[in-house]
Amino acid sequence: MSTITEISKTEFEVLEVLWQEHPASANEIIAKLNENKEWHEKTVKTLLNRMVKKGAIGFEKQQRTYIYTPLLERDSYTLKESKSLLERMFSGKIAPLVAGFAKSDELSKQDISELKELINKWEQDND
Amino acid sequence: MSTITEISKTEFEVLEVLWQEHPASANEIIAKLNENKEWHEKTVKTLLNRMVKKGAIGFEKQQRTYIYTPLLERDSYTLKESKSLLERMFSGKIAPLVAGFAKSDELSKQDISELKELINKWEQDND
DNA sequence: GCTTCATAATTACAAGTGTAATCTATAACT
DNA sequence: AGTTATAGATTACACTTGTAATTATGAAGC
Repeated sequence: MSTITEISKTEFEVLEVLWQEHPASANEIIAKLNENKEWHEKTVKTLLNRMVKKGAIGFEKQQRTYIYTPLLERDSYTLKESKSLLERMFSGKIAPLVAGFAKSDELSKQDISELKELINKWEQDND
Repeated sequence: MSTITEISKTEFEVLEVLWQEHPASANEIIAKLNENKEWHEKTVKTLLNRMVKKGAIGFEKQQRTYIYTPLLERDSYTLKESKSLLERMFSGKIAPLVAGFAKSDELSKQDISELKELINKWEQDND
């Protein structure tokens, strides 16, 4: 079930709350979304509709209302997008991206220690 | 001159050859682009035009033809895009992105050593 | 000077996006 | 049973994008 699905940025935001908790009704999703910023109900409904058509989410009828579920894994989607960006702007390499952050002082001590941790783990696994 | 400019993916590809070598005429750009894949001349011209309007590139008249130059720095543009992606999908943190690559075996020994190198450098600079 | 050729400018056009409003069908209330 | 509120479906609409074709304009050759 490889991801053929293209998701727009706003669609992604909606999907995000579904990933956090699903299944969920449109109203639940709308409420969750509105905790952060203003979302018009109609807009969210449209987005849900489009994502259903795209096959990014599915639903089950619960009386009159629909209960939605993501059909797309968050991890595989974000990985695909990350790879796409790396491919397009950094010849597919991760280091130049990180270097860009370092160069413009966007890295915190915490970021660095998290990265070190990851590297340690990687080295343990790949030996 | 902060980057207000939105560049599409194809526009970016065109800009890429301009970053490699500028100033350059439309024909030079088209030739360069065609080394990789087929680009229709008209398409490239349209893209150049749009980018001029967006203020992403500028030009100087050389007789009848235009000689284009990027008005956007590659580094700042890629940094902006990278940050945007991190913000949208990883709460702005770099580690989760790298973790995604690690988890799906997308990291090579070389990637790791480049990362380690970056970290070393960062630690020397930030102390 | 007139014709031709090459550039850039303008126009085209369908698909996707962001952002809703309107329509329709059904459940709920009186 | 009739009316109302509501959920999803359909329609709207301007803007962007990918991908060109058409037009206009000015330089170059005859």
